[in-house]
Amino acid sequence: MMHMLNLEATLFCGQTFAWKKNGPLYQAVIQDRFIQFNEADFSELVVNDAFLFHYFDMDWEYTKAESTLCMRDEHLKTCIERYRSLHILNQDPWEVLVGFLLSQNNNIKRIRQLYERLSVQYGRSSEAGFFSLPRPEALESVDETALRSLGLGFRAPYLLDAIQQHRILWALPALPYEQALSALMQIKGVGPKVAACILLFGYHRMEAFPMDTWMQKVMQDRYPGKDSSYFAPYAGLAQQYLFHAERNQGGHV
DNA sequence: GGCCAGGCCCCAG
DNA sequence: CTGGGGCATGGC
Repeated sequence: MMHMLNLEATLFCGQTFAWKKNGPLYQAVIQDRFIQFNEADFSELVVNDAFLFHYFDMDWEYTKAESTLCMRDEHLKTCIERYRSLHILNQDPWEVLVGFLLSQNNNIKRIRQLYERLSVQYGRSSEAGFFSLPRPEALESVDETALRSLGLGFRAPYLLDAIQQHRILWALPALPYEQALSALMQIKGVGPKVAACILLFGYHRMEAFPMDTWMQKVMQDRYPGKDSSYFAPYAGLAQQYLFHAERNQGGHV
């Protein structure tokens, strides 16, 4: 019996900006592959497709992690029970880097828009009007004016620097967490929060604990004096539950 | 029509 | 190293 997955929470908790819900259909282009399915077909889809099995992280220890975190405190337990089986996707690091460069001082609706505009403008046409996010190689000759005209604003030079320095991503799997963080922060526009997102969503580093405005409020209100080590060794998963719950209902039951 | 958005850069102390 | 202003753009 395979561990089930909470599709709504997993795809729309803000870890990815690629997915759309079109009636009963979940749709996205992931690394040049157009993916589309009904919720009812999900289980069969992932067991027969190694790429998607990995992407949806079907073989990680969610049962153990959830039960461990549920014992930490009541609030976290409530969040987990509300959104149970939220998975941390195994995303392509470049796609995560771009998404979260666009995310700063921005709202989720507009992050998705910018992500899609980049795909339509520079990515490859796939199916059903969907486009893949362009690889860094496809963006080498893009200039700041072009990116600003898409609406990136002050983030345009950040993306330009990321395009130039994208090879930093290759070295990260071998690095200890703190070194991986500082390597990422050499990219302009990548600070502690964005770097943590890249390590969590692009490299499945469970130590990562992205601290944005929502999480600062959660930590201040619910966990004064504590830090991410309180949730070890599953800080990243705890962060997603706390963040998602806080954004959806202000954290209240 | 202001306020604000999954932050970060940059510069002052 | 800590703190706060400024930042492009548009959703609400």
